[in-house]
Amino acid sequence: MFTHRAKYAIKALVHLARRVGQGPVHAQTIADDEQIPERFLELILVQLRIGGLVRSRAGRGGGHFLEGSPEDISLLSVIRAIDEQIDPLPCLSTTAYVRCRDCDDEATCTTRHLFIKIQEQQSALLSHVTLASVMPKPRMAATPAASPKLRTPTHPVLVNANSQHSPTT
Amino acid sequence: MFTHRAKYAIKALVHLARRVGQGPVHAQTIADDEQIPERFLELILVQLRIGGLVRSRAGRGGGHFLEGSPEDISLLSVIRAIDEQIDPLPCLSTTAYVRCRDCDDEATCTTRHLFIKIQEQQSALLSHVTLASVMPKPRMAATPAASPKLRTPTHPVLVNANSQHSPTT
DNA sequence: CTAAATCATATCATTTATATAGGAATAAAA
DNA sequence: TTTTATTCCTATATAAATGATATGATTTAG
Ligand code: FES
Ligand code: FES
Repeated sequence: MFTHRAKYAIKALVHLARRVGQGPVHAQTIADDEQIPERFLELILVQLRIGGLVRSRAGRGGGHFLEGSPEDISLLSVIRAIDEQIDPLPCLSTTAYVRCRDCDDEATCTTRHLFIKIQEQQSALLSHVTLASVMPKPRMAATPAASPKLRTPTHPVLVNANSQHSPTT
Repeated sequence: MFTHRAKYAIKALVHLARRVGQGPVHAQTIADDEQIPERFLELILVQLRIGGLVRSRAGRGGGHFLEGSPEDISLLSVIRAIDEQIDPLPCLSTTAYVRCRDCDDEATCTTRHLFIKIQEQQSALLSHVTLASVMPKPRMAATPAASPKLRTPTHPVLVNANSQHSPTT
């Protein structure tokens, strides 16, 4: 289960991704639009800046904007910036490593080996899903090379809303 | 990050998987061997029983033993039995559904769509890893049909201990 | 200088996770 | 039937993480 923090971060990033090239956006604006507690969001934005996902300008006329392009921002990078622990076990984290008191030898620990597989695949999964996957796809067929002039981005594509999936819990 | 609860559950299940056909195992024994707090483990074993993963016999000479075969017990089924929430968002859980206060319409929520993909793949991932994947593989080539007489199971196979993987946090 | 914004740090409140405790129920054996 | 060994039920305590708020300092355009 991801935390609210992570969810808010992603909502904020998607918000910014949709306004790329339109100058900095106020934290206040994001908070209002996305219905996130303002002060809480500010903390999150600072984390994202430190993590290198957004940049900001202080003072009047300031705000936040994306550092890279949407396709470079994966869910994994967000989680890392937010400093959320998603490693399956504490003994499998490099940044927050904690030894398992109930295991004598990591090298032969069956459980650990089991979770290494999980970790690898989960990591791969999260790194392949990027902000771009929820952005309207530029139809480059007809439009040859979108004019550099800033215009309101095309309206968001409605992703399929059914897709019967089986919830895990 | 999985909880200690889940880890203990898996350790206990692996313990039992290695003793299939050897009669019930005391919770005390598992606790000692796996270095899990005894009373805490008991609670977990009850959950596993209710979840249908193990059976138990009360009273003298009682204990716990696997209900199904190791290849039928996936990490997903364990998580479900333990009642751990691994759905990425509360709005994506059927058993513990909670509406997102910061989202007006689930059908068009971008974040939700993003996480549905994660959920689907994570669910698939967890359901494919079973207890059998950490059990010694029966080499059915040489040994034709292992004698029904109970013998000490073949010693655990040493899984590869290196496999440079990239921790997620 | 002033207004509008980010930035830094501390603190509080709530929930969740972890663990422990006491004893009831069950079943085998003496 | 009594004893003994075990699971089972319910409650409670302790610790940690999460979510949110508060206060004010800092930055920068006008
Ligand atoms: S060493 Fe971490 S689970 Fe065994
Ligand atoms: S409805 Fe749950 S994230 Fe938007």
